[in-house]
Parts: sequence; C-alpha cells; structure tokens
Amino acid sequence: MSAPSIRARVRAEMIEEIKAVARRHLATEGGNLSLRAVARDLGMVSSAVYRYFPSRDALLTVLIVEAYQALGDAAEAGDAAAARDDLRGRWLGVAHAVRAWSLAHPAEYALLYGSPVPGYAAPSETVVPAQRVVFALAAIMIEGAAAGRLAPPDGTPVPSPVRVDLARLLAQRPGALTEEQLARCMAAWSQLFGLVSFEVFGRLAQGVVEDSEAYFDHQMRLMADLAGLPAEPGRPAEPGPRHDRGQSDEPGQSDEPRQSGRPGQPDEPGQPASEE
Amino acid sequence: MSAPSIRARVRAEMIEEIKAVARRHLATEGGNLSLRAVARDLGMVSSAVYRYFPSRDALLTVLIVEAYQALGDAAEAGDAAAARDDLRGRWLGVAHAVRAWSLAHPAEYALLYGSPVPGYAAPSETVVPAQRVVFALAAIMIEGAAAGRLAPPDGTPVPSPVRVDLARLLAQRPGALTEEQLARCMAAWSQLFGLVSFEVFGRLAQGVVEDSEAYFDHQMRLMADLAGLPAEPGRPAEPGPRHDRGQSDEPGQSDEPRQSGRPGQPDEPGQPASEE
DNA sequence: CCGAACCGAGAGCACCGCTCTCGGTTTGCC
DNA sequence: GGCAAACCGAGAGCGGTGCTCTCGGTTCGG
Repeated sequence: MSAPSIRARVRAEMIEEIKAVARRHLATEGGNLSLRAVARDLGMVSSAVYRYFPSRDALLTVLIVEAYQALGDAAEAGDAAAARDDLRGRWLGVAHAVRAWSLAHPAEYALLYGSPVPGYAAPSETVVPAQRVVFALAAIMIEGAAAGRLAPPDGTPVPSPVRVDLARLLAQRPGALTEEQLARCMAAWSQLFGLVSFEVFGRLAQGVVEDSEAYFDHQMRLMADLAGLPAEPGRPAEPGPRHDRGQSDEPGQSDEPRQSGRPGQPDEPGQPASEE
Repeated sequence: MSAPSIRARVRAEMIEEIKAVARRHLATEGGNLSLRAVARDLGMVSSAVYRYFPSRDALLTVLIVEAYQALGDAAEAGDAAAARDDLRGRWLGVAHAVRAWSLAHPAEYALLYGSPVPGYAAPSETVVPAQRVVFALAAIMIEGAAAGRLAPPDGTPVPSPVRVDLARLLAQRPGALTEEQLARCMAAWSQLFGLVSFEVFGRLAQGVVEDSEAYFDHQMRLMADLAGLPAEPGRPAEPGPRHDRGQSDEPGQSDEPRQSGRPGQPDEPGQPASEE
C-alpha cells in the first residue's frame, strides 16, 4: 500500500523537517520566525521553502494548529492523570498541565494567546482545537453536575442578555449545566489564561511572586471553589466549600518536563492541613 | 521663562509629532511599527528620525509608557465616576474603563499585555505605571475592609508559600487586607486582563458571545462577589452573599449599562496623560 | 518514452532597522 | 561679532526580511 511515490514521501518528510526546524527557531529566537533562517539551517535557499509552504504565514498557521493540538493533548492528559471522581484533582490537573506546557513553549503560547500576528487572521481551522481546554474544564463540571456533586452557585445571577448567549452555547453541546455554572466555567477559563499569560509574558514575576506555581495553584483552587467543585473525591456537594483535600499526589502530567523548580513533589504545593 | 531655545522647542515638538504619527500608524497598521513609514509620513528620511529616538525600540518604549499612563488614567477615572461608598460601582467602573480603553486602543493594548516584542525586555520604567490598575482594584478592597464592609472570604485558604509572597506585598503598602483578600484581588486582576485579552485579540467573539459587554460585566461581578464587595452602597458586609430576590431578571440595583458603547459619553479613553 | 509536474538554485524587487558621511543651520561662549 | 561646537536633514549603504520569477535538472505517469 505504498501508493505514495518516493517523491511524495520525501516531500512529506521535508515538510516535517521544515516544521521541526521552524519550531526550534521559534523556541530559541523570539516569535518573529525568519523563513530565510529556517531555510539556511536546512541547507536550502529561501525560495526552495516556498515549494512546501505558500508563505510564511501558512507555515505559522500549521505551527499554530499543531500547538493547539499539543496544548489540548497536555490538558486532557492532565485531566486523565487524576481519579475520575476526583473532580478537583482533575480540574487542577488540567490547569497545571496548561501552565506547564505554556511555560515550556513560550513562543508557541504567544502565537496562540498573545497579540495576533500582524497581517493574518486566525483561520477557521484553529477554532476547533482552540476549544479543547475550555471543553476539558466544562466536562469536569458537567460530570459533577450530573452526579449532583456541584455546589449550587450563589452570588450574582446571570442577567438576561448574557443568559441567552450562554443558553445558545449550552444548546450546542449536551450536558446539564445552568447558565450560572457555565459562566463560572468560562470565568475559570479566562482566569487560567490570564494567569498563564501574565507568567509567560513576564508581567508577574517582577520579583513579586516568588513561588509562582503555588500562587497559580491557589488561584485555580479559588476558581474551583467558584465553580462549585467538591474539595474531596467521592463526596456529594457541600454548600460551604471546605478544604482539606484528600490524596496529596495527583498530577502526573505525562509529557513536558514540568520544570517546577523543585522536584520530588511536583504538584500540590504544600497546603498545610488547617492553618499556620 | 522661555529658557528653552528655539531649537529645543522645535525638537520637543518634533518628538511629539513623531510619537503622534507612530501612534496613528500603530492604530491603523498592526503592531509592527515601521520607523521608515513614520518618517515617510513626516516628510523626512528615515535616518533623520534617529536624531530623536536612538532606535525603534526606544520609540516603542515611550509609547508603551504613555499607554500605561493612559490606561491608568482611564482606570482611575472609572473609579472616580462612582460614589465613594458604592464599592461595587467603583469596582465595575475600573473594569469597564479598562475594557473600553483597551478596545479603543487594541494595538497599544497589545504592546502592554500581548506577546513581548521580539528583542527587547520591558525596561524598568514600565513597572510602576503598569501597577496602577491593580492598585486601583486593591484600593477599593482596602477601603471596604477598613469600613468593615467586605464579606469575609470563604473557601480555600492561602497556603503558606503563597502567604509569604502576599505578606511581603502587603508589607510594602499600607492597608489592612488579609492574604486571602489580596489573593482574591489579584484573581480579579488577572481575570480582568484575561477577559480583555480574549476580547481584544478576538479569541472570544467567534460569534460565541453576542453581548460581550454584558458578559464582561457579569464576569467582573462574579469577581466582585469573590472579593467580598457588598452589592449595594452604604450597607455593611453580609456574611453569606445571598441573592434571593429570585426574579429571573436583574434586581433593581441600577442595572449598570455602563458606557455601553453608545457615544455621547465617549468614556475617557484617549485621555492623553494629563501631562506632568 | 516523453511530456508534464516537481524541485532547488539563483537573481532580483521592495521593504526593513540601522550606520555613517556630508553639507547647512543654530547655539553658546569668548 | 566671530567661531568652534553641537545639532540637524539628506543621502548612500549594509545586512536582513518576505516573496516572485526564471532556469536547468530530476522524477512521475500515461
């Protein structure tokens, strides 16, 4: 079944090689990918690259799509690393996985969530993979709601104009969330990327927050509280979110070096039992 | 008093003119400011611009600093527009002012909160003006705490490593906030810029959320709940943020259409840094 | 087997940030 | 008032960029 001719094979390999070198350049240099430099690294002349990608933006686009996929994979792996009924552990697993991937790939993260690149607008093939992270968060809440383990939202109710927008979203996907719960899910989602953007783009670590991983962990726990996720696995929802957490372990994290500063206890920063 | 010679005067005017044209280019074209194009618009040759700015990055830096000032001015004006004891109104005023300025100046916002530009690292003169927004939020909470009008935080307590970081921050500035409250303030801060980044960079309005201003308003109200801000002016804090008034629609509460896009009150973006 | 498709190299275009040199003007000091 | 020094704009030029086009050589498929 090797219908693909030799030429087609080397073409596919060449495309992969160009993407690999481009990704490497993106990692070492900044976000301004130079097509000529990539060609130079490959021992080609710049015009030869145009046999494989019609423009530099096209190259960037496929890198963006693949970066979305990698980020989505990491997020789902972070979810899968926790026990199914440990809703809060899964939530934090997704969040920490997103953060770890982003810190390990800052230039690609900037392509996804930084300023849009000058000319081009994110093409349509990016919208689906871009939704995987928020869907991962929503899935956890949906499961919790189905199991009756989500604390009922209190506080400001959703006003009508927002309610219709959210209801339209909810109608698209199966799952039983109220508009209040979906709004909280999206709050956690934007909070997650706000935090990661601050950290990746260096607008946080001006010596202000020393232990940025523990800070991030706490912030995402606040969002878990907001979402109504139970603090412990297997328990039904409690109206007042308590907090002494069960297993200390949990994240796993699959790939990505995680570079968490200090190893040994990669996640779950020291949360002392009651107080200090 | 005109000690500045004629030459110095025209030099200062020239600098202002260059900045103005650069800002215009930034608004019309994308974020990749072309120094040659700016020079062309001024009827100069590119090398002449180097008499006034040592490099393109230096030009960008002063634009960044002034953009921080303009954003800070807008945020503080948004705070000042509400009655002093209407803590929630001030909170929402700051948030909506930040959003309005950012939507009105997307390219400058991208300089401040998007991907860092390739080569240069934000110089030190940007850190102080960059803190004005979060300080505005913190000031509201501090006043609320001093008046005993902040609902006590519930949910996950701050773990010790984060506590020491936050305690160091609290020691720098006067004001009586607990670490829990400061953590919530910073949550609202990152949430605010996460939301604005999503909207300015177009990662939200894929037809998903129709009424993005109402959505933003509700999200920031959720953060106000999280911060413990009282729902109505002049009332003391309520322990449990209740909200019975079960009408499906908003309570009286002056629905807060805020500067809803409608002109006539073009907000205060633009506000060119009230001079020094 | 041979035309067609594909491929890499090279030259070239317009643009970029930036440097340097060269005359002309303004300034400030003696 | 004169004059050196500082300042200024124009121009040429360097190395870099994305991209186009042409030209030979290779491979594919009918």
